[in-house]
Amino acid sequence: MAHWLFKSEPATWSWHQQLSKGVPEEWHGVRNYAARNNMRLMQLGEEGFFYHSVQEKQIMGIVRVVALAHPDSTADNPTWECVDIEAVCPLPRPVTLVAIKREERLRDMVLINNSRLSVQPVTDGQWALICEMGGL
DNA sequence: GCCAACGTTGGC
DNA sequence: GCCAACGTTGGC
Repeated sequence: MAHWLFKSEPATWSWHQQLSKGVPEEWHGVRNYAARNNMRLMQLGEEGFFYHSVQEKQIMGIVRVVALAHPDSTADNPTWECVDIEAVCPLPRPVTLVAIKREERLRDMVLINNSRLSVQPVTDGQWALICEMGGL
Protein backbone atom coordinates (compact mmCIF):
# COMPACT_ATOMS: atom_id res chain seq x y z
CA MET A 1 0.00 0.00 0.00
CA ALA A 2 1.12 3.50 -0.79
CA HIS A 3 1.94 6.10 1.82
CA TRP A 4 1.20 9.83 1.83
CA LEU A 5 1.82 13.11 3.55
CA PHE A 6 -0.88 15.69 4.33
CA LYS A 7 0.19 19.22 5.06
CA SER A 8 -1.79 21.65 7.16
CA GLU A 9 -1.19 24.97 8.80
CA PRO A 10 -1.98 24.25 12.44
CA ALA A 11 -3.71 27.63 12.72
CA THR A 12 -6.20 26.38 10.12
CA TRP A 13 -6.54 22.71 11.07
CA SER A 14 -4.19 21.11 13.54
CA TRP A 15 -3.16 17.58 14.41
CA HIS A 16 -4.61 18.21 17.87
CA GLN A 17 -8.00 18.97 16.32
CA GLN A 18 -7.77 15.92 14.07
CA LEU A 19 -6.90 13.69 17.02
CA SER A 20 -9.57 15.01 19.39
CA LYS A 21 -12.18 14.87 16.66
CA GLY A 22 -12.04 11.09 16.80
CA VAL A 23 -14.23 10.64 13.73
CA PRO A 24 -13.41 10.79 10.04
CA GLU A 25 -12.97 14.23 8.60
CA GLU A 26 -12.99 15.52 5.03
CA TRP A 27 -9.58 16.73 3.92
CA HIS A 28 -11.26 19.63 2.20
CA GLY A 29 -9.91 22.87 0.83
CA VAL A 30 -7.40 21.49 -1.65
CA ARG A 31 -7.51 23.57 -4.86
CA ASN A 32 -4.47 22.21 -6.61
CA TYR A 33 -4.64 19.59 -9.34
CA ALA A 34 -1.52 17.67 -8.36
CA ALA A 35 -2.68 17.39 -4.77
CA ARG A 36 -6.17 16.37 -5.86
CA ASN A 37 -4.78 13.75 -8.20
CA ASN A 38 -2.80 12.27 -5.33
CA MET A 39 -5.99 11.96 -3.32
CA ARG A 40 -7.71 10.23 -6.25
CA LEU A 41 -4.98 7.60 -6.11
CA MET A 42 -5.54 6.81 -2.45
CA GLN A 43 -7.02 3.48 -1.41
CA LEU A 44 -9.05 2.71 1.68
CA GLY A 45 -6.84 2.00 4.68
CA GLU A 46 -3.73 3.67 3.31
CA GLU A 47 -1.83 5.74 5.82
CA GLY A 48 -0.19 9.13 5.70
CA PHE A 49 1.76 11.54 7.83
CA PHE A 50 0.13 14.68 9.21
CA TYR A 51 2.56 17.59 8.82
CA HIS A 52 2.34 21.00 10.43
CA SER A 53 3.63 23.66 8.04
CA VAL A 54 4.73 27.25 8.63
CA GLN A 55 4.74 27.65 12.41
CA GLU A 56 6.00 24.25 13.52
CA LYS A 57 7.34 22.46 10.49
CA GLN A 58 7.17 18.93 11.84
CA ILE A 59 5.37 15.64 11.30
CA MET A 60 2.92 15.20 14.15
CA GLY A 61 1.25 11.86 13.61
CA ILE A 62 -0.31 9.29 11.36
CA VAL A 63 -3.71 9.34 9.69
CA ARG A 64 -5.65 6.76 7.69
CA VAL A 65 -7.79 7.10 4.57
CA VAL A 66 -11.34 6.05 5.42
CA ALA A 67 -13.22 7.31 2.35
CA LEU A 68 -12.14 7.41 -1.28
CA ALA A 69 -11.97 10.69 -3.19
CA HIS A 70 -15.36 12.37 -3.50
CA PRO A 71 -16.49 15.93 -4.28
CA ASP A 72 -15.25 18.45 -1.73
CA SER A 73 -18.28 19.74 0.16
CA THR A 74 -16.67 23.16 0.51
CA ALA A 75 -16.04 23.59 -3.24
CA ASP A 76 -18.47 25.11 -5.70
CA ASN A 77 -16.90 23.09 -8.51
CA PRO A 78 -17.18 19.26 -8.38
CA THR A 79 -13.76 18.92 -10.00
CA TRP A 80 -12.32 19.47 -6.54
CA GLU A 81 -12.34 16.25 -4.63
CA CYS A 82 -11.01 15.06 -1.31
CA VAL A 83 -10.72 11.94 0.81
CA ASP A 84 -11.80 11.49 4.41
CA ILE A 85 -9.15 10.70 7.01
CA GLU A 86 -9.03 9.85 10.68
CA ALA A 87 -6.19 10.07 13.18
CA VAL A 88 -4.38 6.79 13.90
CA CYS A 89 -1.71 7.76 16.44
CA PRO A 90 0.69 10.56 17.27
CA LEU A 91 4.41 10.19 16.73
CA PRO A 92 5.98 9.82 20.19
CA ARG A 93 8.62 12.26 18.98
CA PRO A 94 7.49 14.61 16.19
CA VAL A 95 9.94 14.60 13.28
CA THR A 96 11.01 18.12 12.33
CA LEU A 97 11.77 19.46 8.89
CA VAL A 98 15.28 20.19 10.16
CA ALA A 99 15.76 16.54 11.09
CA ILE A 100 14.43 15.42 7.72
CA LYS A 101 16.79 17.74 5.88
CA ARG A 102 19.70 16.52 7.95
CA GLU A 103 18.97 12.87 7.04
CA GLU A 104 20.81 11.99 3.85
CA ARG A 105 18.45 9.10 3.07
CA LEU A 106 15.47 11.52 2.95
CA ARG A 107 16.96 13.95 0.49
CA ASP A 108 14.53 12.86 -2.26
CA MET A 109 11.40 13.52 -0.23
CA VAL A 110 8.79 15.61 -2.00
CA LEU A 111 8.53 17.64 1.20
CA ILE A 112 12.01 18.94 0.53
CA ASN A 113 11.92 19.20 -3.26
CA ASN A 114 8.39 20.53 -3.71
CA SER A 115 7.49 21.97 -0.35
CA ARG A 116 4.38 23.65 -1.69
CA LEU A 117 2.55 20.48 -2.70
CA SER A 118 -0.03 19.96 0.04
CA VAL A 119 -0.76 16.26 -0.53
CA GLN A 120 2.31 14.22 -1.38
CA PRO A 121 3.39 10.63 -1.92
CA VAL A 122 5.89 9.09 0.53
CA THR A 123 7.94 6.04 -0.42
CA ASP A 124 7.97 2.88 1.72
CA GLY A 125 11.58 3.54 2.66
CA GLN A 126 10.91 7.11 3.67
CA TRP A 127 7.89 5.99 5.64
CA ALA A 128 9.76 3.37 7.61
CA LEU A 129 12.66 5.68 8.39
CA ILE A 130 10.48 8.53 9.61
CA CYS A 131 8.41 6.18 11.76
CA GLU A 132 11.65 5.04 13.33
CA MET A 133 12.87 8.62 13.82
CA GLY A 134 9.52 9.45 15.41
CA GLY A 135 9.88 6.71 18.01
CA LEU A 136 7.36 4.21 16.68
C1' DG B 1 8.74 40.39 6.79
C1' DC B 2 11.04 38.85 2.79
C1' DC B 3 11.51 36.25 -1.14
C1' DA B 4 11.88 32.03 -4.09
C1' DA B 5 9.15 28.63 -6.18
C1' DC B 6 5.21 27.35 -8.13
C1' DG B 7 0.50 27.45 -10.18
C1' DT B 8 -3.03 30.01 -12.49
C1' DT B 9 -4.89 33.51 -15.37
C1' DG B 10 -5.54 36.08 -19.37
C1' DG B 11 -3.91 38.70 -23.42
C1' DC B 12 -2.10 37.94 -27.77
C1' DG C 1 -0.53 27.54 -27.42
C1' DC C 2 2.77 30.67 -25.49
C1' DC C 3 4.25 33.55 -21.99
C1' DA C 4 4.10 37.59 -18.92
C1' DA C 5 1.86 39.04 -14.88
C1' DC C 6 0.02 38.03 -10.78
C1' DG C 7 -1.28 35.60 -6.39
C1' DT C 8 -0.22 32.18 -2.96
C1' DT C 9 2.49 29.14 -0.24
C1' DG C 10 5.86 28.20 2.92
C1' DG C 11 10.75 28.22 4.42
C1' DC C 12 13.99 31.25 6.27
